[in-house]
Amino acid sequence: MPKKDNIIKAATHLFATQGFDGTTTIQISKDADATEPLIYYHFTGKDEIYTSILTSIFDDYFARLKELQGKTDTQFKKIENLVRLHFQLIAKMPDEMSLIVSNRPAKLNDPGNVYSKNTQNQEKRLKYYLSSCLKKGIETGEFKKMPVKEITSILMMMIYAVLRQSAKPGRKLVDATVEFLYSSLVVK
Amino acid sequence: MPKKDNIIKAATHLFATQGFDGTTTIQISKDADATEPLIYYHFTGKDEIYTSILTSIFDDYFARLKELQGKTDTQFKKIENLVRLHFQLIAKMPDEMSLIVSNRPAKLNDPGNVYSKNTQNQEKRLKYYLSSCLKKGIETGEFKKMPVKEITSILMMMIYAVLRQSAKPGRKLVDATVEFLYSSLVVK
Amino acid sequence: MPKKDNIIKAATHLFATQGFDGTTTIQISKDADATEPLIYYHFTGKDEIYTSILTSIFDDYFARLKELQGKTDTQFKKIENLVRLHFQLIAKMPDEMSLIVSNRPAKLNDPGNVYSKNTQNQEKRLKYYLSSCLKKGIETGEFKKMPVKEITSILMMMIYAVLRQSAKPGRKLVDATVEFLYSSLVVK
Amino acid sequence: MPKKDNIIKAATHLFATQGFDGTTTIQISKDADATEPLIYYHFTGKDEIYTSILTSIFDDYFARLKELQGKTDTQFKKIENLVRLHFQLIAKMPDEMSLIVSNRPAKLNDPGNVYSKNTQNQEKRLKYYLSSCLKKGIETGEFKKMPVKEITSILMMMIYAVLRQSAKPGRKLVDATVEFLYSSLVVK
DNA sequence: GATGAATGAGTGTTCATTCAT
DNA sequence: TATGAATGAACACTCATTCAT
Repeated sequence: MPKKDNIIKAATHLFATQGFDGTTTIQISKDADATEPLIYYHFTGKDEIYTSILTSIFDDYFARLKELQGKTDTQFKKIENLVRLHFQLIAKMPDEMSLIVSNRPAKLNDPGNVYSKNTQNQEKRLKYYLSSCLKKGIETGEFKKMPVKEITSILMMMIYAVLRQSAKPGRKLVDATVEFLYSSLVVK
Repeated sequence: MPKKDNIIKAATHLFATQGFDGTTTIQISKDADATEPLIYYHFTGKDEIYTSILTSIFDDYFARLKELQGKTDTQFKKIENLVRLHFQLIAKMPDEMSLIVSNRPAKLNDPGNVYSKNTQNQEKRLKYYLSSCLKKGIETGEFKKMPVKEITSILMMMIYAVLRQSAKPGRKLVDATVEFLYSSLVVK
Repeated sequence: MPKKDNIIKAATHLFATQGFDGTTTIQISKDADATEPLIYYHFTGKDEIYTSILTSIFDDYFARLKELQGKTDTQFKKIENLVRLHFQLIAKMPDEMSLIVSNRPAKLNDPGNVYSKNTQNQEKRLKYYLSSCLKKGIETGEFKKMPVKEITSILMMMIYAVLRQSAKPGRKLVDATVEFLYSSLVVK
Repeated sequence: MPKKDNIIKAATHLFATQGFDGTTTIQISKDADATEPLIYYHFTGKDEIYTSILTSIFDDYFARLKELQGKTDTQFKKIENLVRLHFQLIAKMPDEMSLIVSNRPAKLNDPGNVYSKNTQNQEKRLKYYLSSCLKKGIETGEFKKMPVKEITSILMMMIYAVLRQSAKPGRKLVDATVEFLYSSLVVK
């Protein structure tokens, strides 16, 4: 395996578990079975490792969101799909998802940055996806009447909460969550 | 105001916004209008500032949880109280609450530590509080039949999600959240 | 006991065992059951503690040397007296003697300093005492013919070696040393 | 010359003249024409510079002692060799020898340490070498009757005194010392 | 691609010392 | 005498980064 991949893997894990500031370039190089200068051959610096990792995570994440949007379904099914997707994501790639929801490094946290933009983008997309579903569902009578803006916020909070889960969620928890949402949203 | 309090305040804010590793002792001293050595007069080191801050936050937090447990109410009202408390807490002391739910510094993260214990303690108390309410509510017919363990997890996820909220939540969001839970839990 | 004496005692012991640079003012104050500022009430600084301690040790030491010089005896007995005196001194006040022969702190080691002068003074006095004895002894036939300058150096080396002894010397060692010198110096 | 050697040389000299605690890493780096971090590239810290220097000095020193033990000679000649060796050593490498006999830094002075062990080793070897010579010499009638243990101590004191000599000893002093020992030990 | 050696800028921490009381 | 609070200057050490090969 090319060492560049080693570096990315090691850095991803370290950033996820120790944070950006808590991770040193020596640690990365050691965990990647490489030397420090090699890092600087492949990346311009520690910042760029972080940036490039986050960018590719977001790209992947956005692609999966897009897939969901293409499907036609009942509005609740669409929301269910979104929730299940996030449960799957933390099960499959916990480091990556942990990075997506963790705080940005202080020094890189000015707005206008790639991850800042991506984070806002993520929020916008989720908000759009959820509020669209809710609005349509309410219109068609599938959902109860409810304040769309607030319920969107609540659902987003839950999505983020799912991503912050450290232990792998069991199937029972996933199903219970879906059921829970069903009782809150859907007209019986 | 005694400078020790300045230091605590400054450190709390910096740790909350930049993380432990992203915060330097110089920054703390400057923000506290003090010199660096003074930090070391009042604390044994950066670690202890963090530890002592977290300990006192947890103490305060646990005291508030205890208060709630004393009250007699319907089971849903008890859960509502818990949720509203957390909304109030992030509104009143966002830095402190942010610290409670943020990742522990890598170097201090071995189990057996004060915050490790406190964090586990917090989880245990919330779990106990919530599952007690749920069980009783189901028994008395106040709540629908539901898997207690999973619903407890979901509610805890929501509590944590509330604490991670960065913007002050509006009254409408709080009420909507309570309403949302009501529809999921309570028999109509 | 007045705390000033405590400070002196503690400082003497610490300087002797850890050196000047290896001893901190907090250590001194703690061992003396005093606070740091009190040190600065009694002394102008760490340097002066050292200086004053060394000065008083040297004063005491020189007084004892002077006593010896007053006595009339055979030349060997005078040398024997000198050797025995030094054995007694390290037995009685090891910290003080250790300080006399230990290296001076780097920062205070310019010539012209009190201890520099005292150290040179000590050397001069010992040299004078010993070479006088040797010369007279050779003249009177009590001692063998020998190069006075070199034997003086050797005897001084031995005196200093005695002072550097860390363990308390037994009576047998003292007597053996005297006997040893006797065979080297005295005509049989 | 590789800079690591520079560092070792500079540190050896500074430790010998100013002591461990009186020497700063900046001083070492400046004297070695290097930067401070380079010290930490080659050594794990100030402690290890000291440790590694002392270890290699002791290794060299023990090797020379071993050489002496191989030679066959009269017992006095063997003792003479030992004394002359030490005179040569301080002439050739005064810093190194000064370090061997100087006090260990307070913080590294617990028993079980490398230098602690080496120092004890040195003492044991010298004691063994000298007392062997003395015993044999007394048995064969080469030496006068004398208490072996005490005379060994005295000779060791002299050896250490030689090593503590700061000025280069002249040939006359060396010869006088040998002569001095001869009169004390050997039967005429 | 890959590395051993090297560095400027900073980090947490300690030191001797002072101030106000 | 005595001290709690405070500080300027320095210290050991680390960090991200670069250079020469």
